[in-house]
Amino acid sequence: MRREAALFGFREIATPIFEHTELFTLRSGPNVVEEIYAFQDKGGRDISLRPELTAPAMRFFVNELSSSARPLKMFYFGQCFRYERPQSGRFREFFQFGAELIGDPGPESDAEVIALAASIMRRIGLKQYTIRIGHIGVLRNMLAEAGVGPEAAPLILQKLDKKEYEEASQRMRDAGMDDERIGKVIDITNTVGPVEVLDKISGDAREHLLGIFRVLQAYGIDNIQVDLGVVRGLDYYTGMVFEMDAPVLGAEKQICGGGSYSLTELFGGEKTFSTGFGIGFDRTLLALEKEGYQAPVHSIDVYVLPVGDSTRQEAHHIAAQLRRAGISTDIDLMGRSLSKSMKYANGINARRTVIVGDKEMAQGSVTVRDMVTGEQTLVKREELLTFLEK
RNA sequence: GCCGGGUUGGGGUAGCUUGGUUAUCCUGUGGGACUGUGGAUCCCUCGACUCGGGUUCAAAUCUCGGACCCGGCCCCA
Repeated sequence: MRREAALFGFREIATPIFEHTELFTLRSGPNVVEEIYAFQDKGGRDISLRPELTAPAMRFFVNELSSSARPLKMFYFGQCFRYERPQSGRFREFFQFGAELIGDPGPESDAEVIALAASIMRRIGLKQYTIRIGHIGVLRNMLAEAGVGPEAAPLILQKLDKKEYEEASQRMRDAGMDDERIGKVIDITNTVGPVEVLDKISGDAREHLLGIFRVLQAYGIDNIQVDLGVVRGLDYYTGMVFEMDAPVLGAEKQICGGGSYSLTELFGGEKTFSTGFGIGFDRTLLALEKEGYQAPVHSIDVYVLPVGDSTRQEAHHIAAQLRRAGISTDIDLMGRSLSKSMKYANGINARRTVIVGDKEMAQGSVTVRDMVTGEQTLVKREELLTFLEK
């Protein structure tokens, strides 16, 4: 994931494990405290273990990076904490990987971020996942045009997001909407499918989404759908929103969520449009496991194996030389017998062993054993590095 | 906040219903057989009943309470 983000020109940041509680209530509302590890420190300050990383990342941006060149592209990977009842795919401590692109609201920036999220999934080898893209502006505009005030809209959107249509309809009626308009809103919520379904709407949101799809096409990303029902709860989302699901996971199947938003003004900075995503790292791992993913076996290039006490010093010289040269090297530290050391070298998947014994030293040489083929070569001490680098 | 299941060496487990001698097996650790050659085999070693109360001559086993873990709801930035 890190490598892919770096390939896209994002740079890694790291922020503190805890922050002022206010940072999170500013972003997500006062009620989130119930679901946060929030407490007072010895100085009586209200602090919290971070429940997510977007707010810390944006705080970091406002505090330290607000005058850097735009767009600013950063990513992060770290643990987060939520005080919730754990269940499958939901832990009180979990890892989040995410990226934020700061300073441009255009469709190409949105597409860049989605392309990164999708490329990460491709890179790590996840086979089954879907991407759904929506636009908050579509429903917001419809509600605004129907005369729904800014205080009623968020609740309606929330109900629509959960597909609780009866409640949503009731609230829309309460806000003075007629049945025809309500029906239209619900119809839009259920608009799911390929790009062509965008023909059902018009305006800026449509153009914006079409712009995103054009770029994604260039990446060959095709497991992607329009879903105008993706609303993603909170107010600070300003436009495009997207989610990724891994169907193998069942109830907790969302592995990634993101969109464009504006938070900096809440944290004392200038209003800045950003777009980003967060990947539920643990869930993604679970999904990979369910698909039969085999983690790569750890191995090491060379295991240096002194025979007897007289050669230990030289063995350390060799290990130091190989390590300086960038060859991953391990060495016997316990003074074990040749046989035991071989067994150990086998256990740590050493590709080759360098046997440093009196016999070899007498000729100014060492023995290099290929642990896969079993082939052994007597190599002059001064030619060892070149031999191993081949 | 509600509900269900669970907790035995480092990992995986048997034993619990029907209380009773040294708590089973696999794996792992360290050593040896084997200070000059790994993956095998054999031997030795290390290492556990979640905590507290109760019942009992006797508790891993029955009982009550707590902690923690797993899972299902609620919620999910």
